[in-house]
Amino acid sequence: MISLSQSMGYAVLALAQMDPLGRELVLAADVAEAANIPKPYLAKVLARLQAAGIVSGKRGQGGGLRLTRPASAITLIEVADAIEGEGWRTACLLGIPGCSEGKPCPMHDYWGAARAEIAARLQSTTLDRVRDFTEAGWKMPETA
Amino acid sequence: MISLSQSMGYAVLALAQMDPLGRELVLAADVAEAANIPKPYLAKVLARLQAAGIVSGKRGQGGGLRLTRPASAITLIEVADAIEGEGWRTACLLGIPGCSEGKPCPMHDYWGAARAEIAARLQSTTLDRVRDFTEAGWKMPETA
DNA sequence: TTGATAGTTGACCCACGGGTGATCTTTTGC
DNA sequence: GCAAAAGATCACCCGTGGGTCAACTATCAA
Repeated sequence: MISLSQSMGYAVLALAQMDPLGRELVLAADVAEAANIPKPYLAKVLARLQAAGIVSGKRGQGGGLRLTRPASAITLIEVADAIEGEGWRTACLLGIPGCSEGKPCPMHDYWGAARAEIAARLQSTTLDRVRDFTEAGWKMPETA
Repeated sequence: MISLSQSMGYAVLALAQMDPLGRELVLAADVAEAANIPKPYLAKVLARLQAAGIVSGKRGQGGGLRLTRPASAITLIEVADAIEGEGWRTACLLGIPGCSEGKPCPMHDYWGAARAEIAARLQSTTLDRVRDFTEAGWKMPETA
């Protein structure tokens, strides 16, 4: 399919709903409702984001979620690593197992360069940039 | 994962094993053995390639498989369409369902251009180009 | 201290890609 | 025609990603 997983999309939209300065706590339920993400599944995504140290949760009454760093200091490539796990950056375009420097597929060199450029783009895109889009009213479609 | 499916890889390697002029018949068993692809699964891949009109099979004794056109006239993007099905070319990079022209994600415009370039590359890469690599002894790894 | 709040964890389901084996059908050679 | 060859088709298994529910735990307020 040539794309990141749907969980990645959930993560990005969820993070964009949180306080960009990482000060105020927001409810997971509010995040789920605002971004139109299934609440139980959001919990799974949040677990991975917490394991990666991107968000932290405070439980109990008055609790909630917050970014551990300002949104301007969190890049999409960090989120991708947290959600997809390491290794998504080295996948062969043609899906050929065993494709490597030693045994390159016909697309290997081209794809290596193209992949690096995509990674650079994700690296230079921060969460507050994503907010510019979500604030305009981004929501998961009803028929997700 | 940002890659095409493993079936795509199988398809490419399998097609590269066939007669580039589309004249001589080759056995599916030989293709599977040469490219180190599981025979039963290869049958599934071949079915999709046949449905797309890329290869044709002749059964019975003395039968086999052949390309319907010369390898120089078959592009990787055709193979991708046959294996992945239509729609892989429009997938959102971030995996956000509902991402479209009307509701673009933060990567939408960039990804649209990058995707087009990838497609162009697949379009301009023909099967005989793939053969230059496989003839050097390309095989699926033993521990596939 | 009790109860409501809110995040965390685990078990469980379904769909799909990858993988395998058995069976069917067509074609040829004897 | 009969049997072997060889591709086509079907049913089934497994692991993973997406999705859901229920139980658990930490926290605060009354």
